[in-house]
Amino acid sequence: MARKTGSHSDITGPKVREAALRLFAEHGFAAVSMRQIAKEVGVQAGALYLYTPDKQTLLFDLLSAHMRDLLAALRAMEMPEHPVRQLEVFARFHIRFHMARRDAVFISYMELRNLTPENFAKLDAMRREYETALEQILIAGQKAHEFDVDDTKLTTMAIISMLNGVLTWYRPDGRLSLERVEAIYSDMVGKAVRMARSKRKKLVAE
Amino acid sequence: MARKTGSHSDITGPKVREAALRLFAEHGFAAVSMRQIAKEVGVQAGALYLYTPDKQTLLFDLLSAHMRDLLAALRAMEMPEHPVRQLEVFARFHIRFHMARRDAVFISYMELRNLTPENFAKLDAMRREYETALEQILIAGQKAHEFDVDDTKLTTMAIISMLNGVLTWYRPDGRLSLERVEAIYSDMVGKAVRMARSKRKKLVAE
DNA sequence: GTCTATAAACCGATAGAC
DNA sequence: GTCTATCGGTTTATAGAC
Repeated sequence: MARKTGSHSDITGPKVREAALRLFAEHGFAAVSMRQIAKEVGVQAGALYLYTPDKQTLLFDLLSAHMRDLLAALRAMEMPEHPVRQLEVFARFHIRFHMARRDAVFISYMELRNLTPENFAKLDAMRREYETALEQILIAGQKAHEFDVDDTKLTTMAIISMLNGVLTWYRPDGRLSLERVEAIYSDMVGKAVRMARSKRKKLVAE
Repeated sequence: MARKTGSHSDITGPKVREAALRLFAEHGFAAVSMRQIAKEVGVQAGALYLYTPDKQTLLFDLLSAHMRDLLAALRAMEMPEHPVRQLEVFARFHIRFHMARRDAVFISYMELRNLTPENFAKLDAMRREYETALEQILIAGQKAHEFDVDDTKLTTMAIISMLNGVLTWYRPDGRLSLERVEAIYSDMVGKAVRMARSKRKKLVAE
């Protein structure tokens, strides 16, 4: 028989995760106590342990859910055929998706050291899967003589670092719209990897 | 009259700062206790307070010393005349200097929120001074029609983010030498901002 | 499902002996 | 300059009442 008045756990569970995400991002995992999270949710500290076995698992669940969503969103993206266009789409996707989840991204870069080795390994595998998607675009562009890239792995890291930088300085109420920031960044990324026209002519002629 | 057998403070002081730097970088400021630092140094916790009034000031001293050294090293750099060469020199300097002080850099990006507002403001001013040095190079290159940059402030941040990325993945025992990484990065940065030759010809002709 | 109460440990910082 | 001892407060996590 169904419960009469839906259990609170359907409401409190998400509230715990939201509060933890916000507080971890603001003050850091180690600096946030379970009591603070409980206060934000509106329950006593002991009640949190109905929703997570411990603080460390709570952190891992937040981070793995974030990475799961990121990979799902990437796979759901419609990718154009041409590598030059693919790179532009990827850059814009990366900025847009990550800006919408600043807290989770911030924690993902700051609190990895607070994970157990096993939990770290799981997240690291997901991160590598995401990076590989970008590297594949670079490799495709390289083969098509569209990109001039010394080292695809290094360039992958360089592009992602550059795009992530947006998170540290962009303010929605600032001078530039996000649309304009996306445009400038995807343009810069393109220029950084594209092959000079003269060099391309020579290569194609061979 | 001079002391007979140099005070221990000449040795213990630096040891405290070294231990704190290492531990803060490894576990995070909030996660490291004064007792842990003391153990690493080989003294009791109480003795640490001979070298710092409190934990927060210890953090600030580490970070401000780092920024002071960075600005001094930048000012001591010999800068070529041509903006294109200046940008290359800056990129290489940034990677080399920061790679040699990974712990301090790491803490500088992670633990700013653990500073008092006053201490944060001081460090932020130093950071802005460093960034301005890069922006000036971009502005000079823009005036000389060497660079094609949409927004010098945004581009400054993008370049620094990209260069900082090296710290998160580079391993000295890895596939690439630091010299080679410097070369590839400074090349990529150059391509990202340089004006297309065709566009430059047109502009100069006007 | 949530509460109160509590265990066991740890925290930053200080006082006073040596 | 360093030690031991300690204060007053915090922490994570659990036990048991409701």
